[in-house]
Amino acid sequence: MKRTKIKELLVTEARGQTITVNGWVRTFRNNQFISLNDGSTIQNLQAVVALNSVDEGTLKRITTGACLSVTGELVPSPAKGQTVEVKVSALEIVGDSDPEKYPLQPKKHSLEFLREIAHLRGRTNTLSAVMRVRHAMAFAVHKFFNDKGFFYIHTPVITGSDAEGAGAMFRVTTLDLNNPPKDEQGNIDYKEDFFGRETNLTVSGQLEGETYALALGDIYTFGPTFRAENSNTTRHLAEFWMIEPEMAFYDLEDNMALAQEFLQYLGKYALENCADDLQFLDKRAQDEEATKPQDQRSELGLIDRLKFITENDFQRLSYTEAIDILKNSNPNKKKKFQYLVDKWGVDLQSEHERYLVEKHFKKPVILYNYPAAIKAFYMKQNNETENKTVRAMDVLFPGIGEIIGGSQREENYDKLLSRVQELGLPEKELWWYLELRKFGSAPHSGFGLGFERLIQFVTGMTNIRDVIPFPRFPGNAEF
RNA sequence: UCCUCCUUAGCUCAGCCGGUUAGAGCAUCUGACUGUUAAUCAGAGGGUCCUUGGUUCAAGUCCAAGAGGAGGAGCCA
Repeated sequence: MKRTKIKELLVTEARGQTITVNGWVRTFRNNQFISLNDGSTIQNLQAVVALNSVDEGTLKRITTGACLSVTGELVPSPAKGQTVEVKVSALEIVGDSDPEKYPLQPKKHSLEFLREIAHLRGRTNTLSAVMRVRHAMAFAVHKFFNDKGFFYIHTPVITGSDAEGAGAMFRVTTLDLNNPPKDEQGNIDYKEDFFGRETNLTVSGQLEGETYALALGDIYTFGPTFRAENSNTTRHLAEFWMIEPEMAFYDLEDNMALAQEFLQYLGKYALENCADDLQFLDKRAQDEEATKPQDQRSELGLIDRLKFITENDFQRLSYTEAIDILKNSNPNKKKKFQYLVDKWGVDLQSEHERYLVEKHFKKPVILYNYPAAIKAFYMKQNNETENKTVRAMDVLFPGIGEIIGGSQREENYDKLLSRVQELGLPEKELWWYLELRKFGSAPHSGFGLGFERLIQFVTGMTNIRDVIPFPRFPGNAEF
């Protein structure tokens, strides 16, 4: 008999119809009640085994983690805790699970422990909820852009340019590392390598994305991104997914407006489509918060926080205004900041961004017009005589920090070229990128959204390693 | 990479000032129980105290190095 998913059964009228459910045992209570989960929803379905209806041997094999196929009548449940349940008429053990060895127990596990069993942690309430939300957010990303007439562009994963300046890269090679071919000077001869040149995994699809923005108008990328940084934090991964829209004829204002609309859309989509998972995660986060000291707890719960960002404008603030606020802030005056803000031009530290977002404005902040010296070469230069700035913007979220980084791009050939030369970037490798500014150049803008950071915000998970199925970070590529 | 903290049963953790046979809760196993909700009740088994070296009459406990983990910082998304 064809199986029905639990998610579907829970909204079906129970009138004794025969159904089949396949799933994994969460607990088996009182020799009678099987709590079955099939991953389609966070809710379990209760399967009731009548006395002597299943032989002793099979009954013994209904253990935590075992996979079952259950057939029976779907009936309203007489007890509290669930609206419907299945009266088992046939039960098949699809896959046994030795309870002495199965690591997941019907109890709360630490996230640290679950990371060590990443192949099984998807069977927990927390990780399954996170992954369902992750899926919904990925889908919503495509829906948002598709509805707006953006085109999804697949930019290359293997890239020849080492010019993005977005961080250290992973080398891609087929050369024998124990015995690489050498040229006459004794250096490794990459002409012999697969692509006839040095290649790496991409750190950003932006430069390639720009080429198609200046062809199709509005585009976005959504793909894996790799950074070989030795980062050991709760918000960095070596392999992560990034969304990078790029829009022709958008200036910085348009860019900031799109970033806000996008994030608010995603928040709203989660609230509307992931209600039961979010409810579970909200409660989970609350329990977590309760273990923290009073002054470190956040004022809003997960769902309230999501509602808050979807209903309120983000605070827009120029770098120069931010410096003024920080200079005159209490922690700066009382020297509570580890890095004191003393002059225009300094890079903002995490503690400064957190002060602005979490203490001063208490809402998401979009910082824009940064000093040119601390930003990337491709950002459009403002026309100032002193305090040179570029049209960059960062969206800062509470708890996460920078969730989006973007800018209006420099579309003037001469200005871009002089920046490339100033910074000593490989002009030869960037020929195609520069050429965009030679042939029908246009103002354009874009930004990058760290997908996992978005998932962190939406699910309330504090460690980025818990919002991706198999996290990659320094010293760890297990599974 | 830097700073701080942690590593004791399958999991989460206690273990005092260095002192005899290392504990608890949950899980597991055995038994009971047919309307339970991380079921409950009774009983049982379960330990390389992360590794190596040192101090000491004596080390889970003190010291050093290493390994692994967590949080914070930097790099950023």
